[in-house]
Amino acid sequence: MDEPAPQKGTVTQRAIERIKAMIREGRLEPGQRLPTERDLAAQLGISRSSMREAIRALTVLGVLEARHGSGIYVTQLEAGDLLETFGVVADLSRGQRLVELLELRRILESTATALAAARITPDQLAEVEKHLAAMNATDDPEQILAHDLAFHREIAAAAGNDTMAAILEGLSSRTFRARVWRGYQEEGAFERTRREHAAIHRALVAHDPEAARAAAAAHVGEVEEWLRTQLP
Amino acid sequence: MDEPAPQKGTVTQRAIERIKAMIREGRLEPGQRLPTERDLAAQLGISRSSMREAIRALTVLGVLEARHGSGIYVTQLEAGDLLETFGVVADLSRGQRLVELLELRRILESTATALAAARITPDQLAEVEKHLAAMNATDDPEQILAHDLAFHREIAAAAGNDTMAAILEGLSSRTFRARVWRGYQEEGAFERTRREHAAIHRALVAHDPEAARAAAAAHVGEVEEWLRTQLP
DNA sequence: AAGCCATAGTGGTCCGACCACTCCGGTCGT
DNA sequence: ACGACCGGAGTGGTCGGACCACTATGGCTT
Repeated sequence: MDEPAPQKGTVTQRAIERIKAMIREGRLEPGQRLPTERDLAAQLGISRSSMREAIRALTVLGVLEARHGSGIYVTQLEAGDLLETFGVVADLSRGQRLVELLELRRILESTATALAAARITPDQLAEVEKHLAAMNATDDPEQILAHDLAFHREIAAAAGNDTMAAILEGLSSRTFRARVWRGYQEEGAFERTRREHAAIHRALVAHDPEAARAAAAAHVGEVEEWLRTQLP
Repeated sequence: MDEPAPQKGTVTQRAIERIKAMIREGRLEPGQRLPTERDLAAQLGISRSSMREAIRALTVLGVLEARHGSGIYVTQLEAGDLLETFGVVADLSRGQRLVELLELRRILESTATALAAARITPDQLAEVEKHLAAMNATDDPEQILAHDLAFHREIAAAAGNDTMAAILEGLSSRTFRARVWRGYQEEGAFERTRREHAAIHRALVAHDPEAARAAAAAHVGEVEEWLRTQLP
């Protein structure tokens, strides 16, 4: 007789796959509440400890969300939820991979900015301009960084591809930018950054995708080139 | 007196951050072996159960690797290790997000193919041609899919950006492609796919980046357009 | 010298207990 | 009748200990 459990890998790994399969097959909908840890463990015939490890793993992946005292829920499974872990890559990368990440950002940011130039609405454009103005109105590096992030975030949102926006978000996480830009901006790059942002803005106003693509690529490319010179 | 533990979030979450910080600060090098679960738990003053959840979380993120009976090790922290979770996004996505993922792949694949056209070496080109020939020499859909994947994988590798290659790998995972392409190829798209692959190959041989970019974008775009028509 | 094997050490699993928090329904006061 | 309060039941979070499965090492046998 064939045993009911072929048993490959750890029980926790199997539990992770089981839950992912349930979601993939639609047996668990976004936002839905799961059975309790105790019940889930009993259903899969494993201990609560192992089930907790599986749940924790899916939690850090942005698939599940545990609410203390309430229950475990499936997230909305939106791009932002699932790609939050992308920031981990950016945070743990050093040396050559930082250049690769900036190259990736240059490709995506230029495309997103081009798409935004074609699609952006007056309301979205106003939001972009708000952060552009705030960025130019202060000398506090913290404020500048915050509005700089928001500036590009609004543009990415206007591009209409949530997945791309979520990845760009990860590639622009505070810790990532702080590490790379700290040195860059110390070299008096504020003025250049300001001009580049103005160029991007002009392209958006003109609804000129090609100009927007070029401006965004040049903007990120400047940092990318600088970073290359900083490597051994 | 200020207590030694401000205590924000769960102890497991704090343990995860602590370990990530150790890696970020270089106190843990790639490939290095960590203390035992028991020792780590004692160092951070938490139970072994909680520490195990933290380790499991970092394991699924591709940061750590647990070897039964041997110990816990930091991975090489290469793009492939850290971006393996990207496949989860592709696997759990449905509907509109599948289109967004294909749009993302079109952007990255076209850029990677353009870069490859400029940089590819004779050896790499021979590898690409091997899979191209194998793909055209069989009727087994499984074989075709496998060589199709390898064809694009070799091109992405020749582009020289491991991060981009790792993401493309996630966007082309077997389950993802199987889900999308099942219907697509049923519509007699084999011949069209064959011609598109030939066009990409010609551009690589000619070391013509612009032609390569266009051919790759058209190749992925075909599937993308088909998928759009399949949505409600 | 080569191979084998007992053993210590490690991660993997399970159990049971208790704590912290959320939620809901009943109770009390107004 | 209404609202604020409060208690308990249920849930995830944490802990400690026990045992199992596997690996690696060093001494022992051949």
